[in-house]
Amino acid sequence: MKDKLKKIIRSSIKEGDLIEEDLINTFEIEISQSTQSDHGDFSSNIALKISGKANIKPLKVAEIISRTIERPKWLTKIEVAPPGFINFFVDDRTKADLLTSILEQENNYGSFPTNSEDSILLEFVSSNPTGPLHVGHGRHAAYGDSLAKILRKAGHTVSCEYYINDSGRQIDILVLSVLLALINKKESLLTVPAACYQGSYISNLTEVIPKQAIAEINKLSIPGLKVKEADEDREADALISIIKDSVGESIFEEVTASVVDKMIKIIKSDLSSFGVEFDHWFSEKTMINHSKIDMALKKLKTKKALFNKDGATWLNTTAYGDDKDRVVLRDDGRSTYFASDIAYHADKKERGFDKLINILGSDHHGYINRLRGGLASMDYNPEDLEIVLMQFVTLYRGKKKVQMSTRSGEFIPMRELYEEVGIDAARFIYVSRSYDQHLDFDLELAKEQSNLNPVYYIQYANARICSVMKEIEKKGYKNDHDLGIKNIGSLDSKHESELITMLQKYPDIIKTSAEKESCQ
RNA sequence: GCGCCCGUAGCUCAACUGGAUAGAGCAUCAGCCUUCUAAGCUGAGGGUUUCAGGUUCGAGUCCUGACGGGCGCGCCA
Repeated sequence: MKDKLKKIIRSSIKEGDLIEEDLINTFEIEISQSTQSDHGDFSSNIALKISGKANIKPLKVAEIISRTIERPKWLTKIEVAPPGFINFFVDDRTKADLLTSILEQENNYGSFPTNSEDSILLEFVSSNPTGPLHVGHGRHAAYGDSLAKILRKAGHTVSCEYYINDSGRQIDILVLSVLLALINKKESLLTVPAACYQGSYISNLTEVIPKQAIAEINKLSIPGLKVKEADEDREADALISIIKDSVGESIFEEVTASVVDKMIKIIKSDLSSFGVEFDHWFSEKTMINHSKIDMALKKLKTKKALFNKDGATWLNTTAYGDDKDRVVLRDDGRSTYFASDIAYHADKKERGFDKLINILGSDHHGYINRLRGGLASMDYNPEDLEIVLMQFVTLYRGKKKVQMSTRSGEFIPMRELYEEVGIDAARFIYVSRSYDQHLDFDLELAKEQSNLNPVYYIQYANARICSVMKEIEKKGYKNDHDLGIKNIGSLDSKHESELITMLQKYPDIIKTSAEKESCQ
């Protein structure tokens, strides 16, 4: 209907000879659905837009358009309103016909034709497998999953991916934390460095350590593990290398594999019981094993994008708008997290995705230019990467704020949250606020099964409809679909008409949500 | 100190990317229960869009500054 309106407006502008013909196509004719009924069903601001070029007052332009316009019979009225809006009124019969079309399309109503030439890789959550997902990740999961559904409905091809950081120092520290927990299980002899992970999940992880590894660990001399270093980070690193040396690289690797494997299983199950499924889990370790990082660095080297300073190797990301150059190889030769990111994002493009969307926490805003710089330096268009910055979640229990800190293990896991308030309520609240706003998640409110909680309000509405249907049968009536379609024009009361208008907006909502990447 | 994000009704959120009188729900107030779920329906009040300037036919939306909140400024991830 909108397209038809655009067409007739365009030809009316031509007819009225308002502006030069070449100019007509430079204006996009906007048709909006009115929020107020006295503004009709649709309205256009085109007169305001072109009045400057036409050198005629907007109101006059609107009058000319409305006079010359070729009125289709489904429009009952065309009205001009100051300062120059043109309002269109659609007749009830046409509105009702929309219902027929919706019923025919069933679940496909609002779906846009799939555009296979426009594939999107949507990466979200991607939390390090060093601990269970907490309530903040829940927001990412709910938002990312919903966004994927909206984008697909809007005709995009979307693949959801989780990047697993299953390699590097943080993983070593995770393993160290688990091993220390194992040692301290017998008798608490060792003080655990502050850099280590804590929380009950760490001691649970000791159960997946292979038997022969446990035997090796038990042989370790406790006094040999008492290290004193300048800071907590060095302490942890020193312990890691002592343990690696004494139990052997292969045993350490074995423990790492089983601990990480278990952690990933936990994360996967936390997400899937929340209704969030990923199409692909991308392992950093696998990428390293395929020497993708080396290849990426080699490519950068041949492009002369790298330079040496203070013994380390840097990428000149400042050339792409970053505020600092970034290290890719440390002075000890190990690659940085950023180096993996470059290789990973280049890999995404190599796999043929047109657009990359990353959902990151708002604390990662410094990454935008860095990642784009990485892509650009690998000869990809930095504009292909879009980053959605998700603001933080603050948990409340009624008026009381729930304090959280990941490292110390004092956090509320995502699973605990949705098991307490229910999956539907949790997901609803997570996406109810737009991603660029802080979210105050009130556990008490989420659990409340009353009209304070929109989730149960919606469920109630559904329950009522079902009960009306049941009542129809009880009274001996039949739900006659064809007869309904025949008499669809009788749906002309105020409420009915408003409902139809609402339904009509659905495809537009899908479209704008997809464009704005908003889930509300 | 520098940089990024945010500030809309008492509360939770909208406002179609610059359009009409800033809208919904909850809460408050006033009416509505012999028929299907009153967990409902009908209506009313509630706003200097944090503040001060600017840009233009028009600003919650864009620009500048202030105030308030969140986050970031590692050879951490």
